[in-house]
Amino acid sequence: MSDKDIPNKLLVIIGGPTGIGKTTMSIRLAQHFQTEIISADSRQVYKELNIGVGKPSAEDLIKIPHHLIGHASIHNHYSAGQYAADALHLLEKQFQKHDLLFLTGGTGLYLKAIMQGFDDMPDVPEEVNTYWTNVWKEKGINDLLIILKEKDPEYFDLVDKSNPMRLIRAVSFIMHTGTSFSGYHTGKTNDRPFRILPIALDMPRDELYHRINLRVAEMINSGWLEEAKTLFQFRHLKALQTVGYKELFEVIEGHMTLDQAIPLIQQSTRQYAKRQMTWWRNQGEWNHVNADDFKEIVALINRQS
RNA sequence: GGUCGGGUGGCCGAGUGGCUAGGCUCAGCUCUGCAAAAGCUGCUACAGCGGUUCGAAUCCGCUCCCGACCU
Repeated sequence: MSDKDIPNKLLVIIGGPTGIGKTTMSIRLAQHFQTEIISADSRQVYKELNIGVGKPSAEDLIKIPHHLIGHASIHNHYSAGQYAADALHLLEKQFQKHDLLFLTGGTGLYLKAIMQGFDDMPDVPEEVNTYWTNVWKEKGINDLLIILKEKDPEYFDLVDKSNPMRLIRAVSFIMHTGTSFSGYHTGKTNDRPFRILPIALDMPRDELYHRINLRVAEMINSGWLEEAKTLFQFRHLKALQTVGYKELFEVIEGHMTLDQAIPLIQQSTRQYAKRQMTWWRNQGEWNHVNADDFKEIVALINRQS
């Protein structure tokens, strides 16, 4: 491979837990490098969800163009696979205009879908998934395990056997395609026509938790409950199984007061952030940088380009 | 001062002589297409001291603390 073959396009990923300041930092960086931002957030993709998912403000959106925010609806299925397709298509277009782009978000799987990619696999229709979900709801996990053990013993050994979602995915795939699920898993990282610089923002946990508490209170003051009221009728949709909305629906149903819900929302947000931190802690190849260290990030990027 | 309750892990809370209740928090972790989802693991406490007993969170005594009532 000669130098000529090395693509000169660079995708800088800004990851990190909720509330750490990814949006603000990304906007500063995008202004500095005169480029645009692509979001990697599984809840900001929905046009119906606003305050509670921490979308960038209207002013922010004027400053810097953002992509893959609000382009999907809670009424349609959206997935990491769909996201990867959307994002890769968009990146191809945007890299014609820019040498450098930012991919910012807290959804680990979405970032992984871009960085490593998924193996090429046949699509499984939603109805198939729904069918096996119902099997699980009615009969429990056992039928799924039996099928999996028989049809794909290799995956059976690997999978978390107490996680219904993973089992449903595998069984749906196997029964629909008639082939094994693990057979498609190559373990290879997809080739991308651009280089990737993954940066994870870090912050002492106490400080992050404090910021989260304040942020939740601000969201409530900005009318989050009113937003939740408009979505109440759709509360059973998967997209609304979301931190904060779940608790606000309880308030709307009269099961608790808003004052009781606020600490609970702060708590589930902290728990969510903790899960994200676990994810980043155990991912290799990420550059960990203090969340407010703009200069260090700029330096990292300049070293790459 | 007296009488009666009660003191269980960070929190809630069961347990009246022998087999680590349970839930929550917290912490650690997992996942190749619903991922802010869905799961997994860890945290052996009985206010203190003494006694009875093979064995006590559980029975007895004293001390301390909390609550209610009485004077």
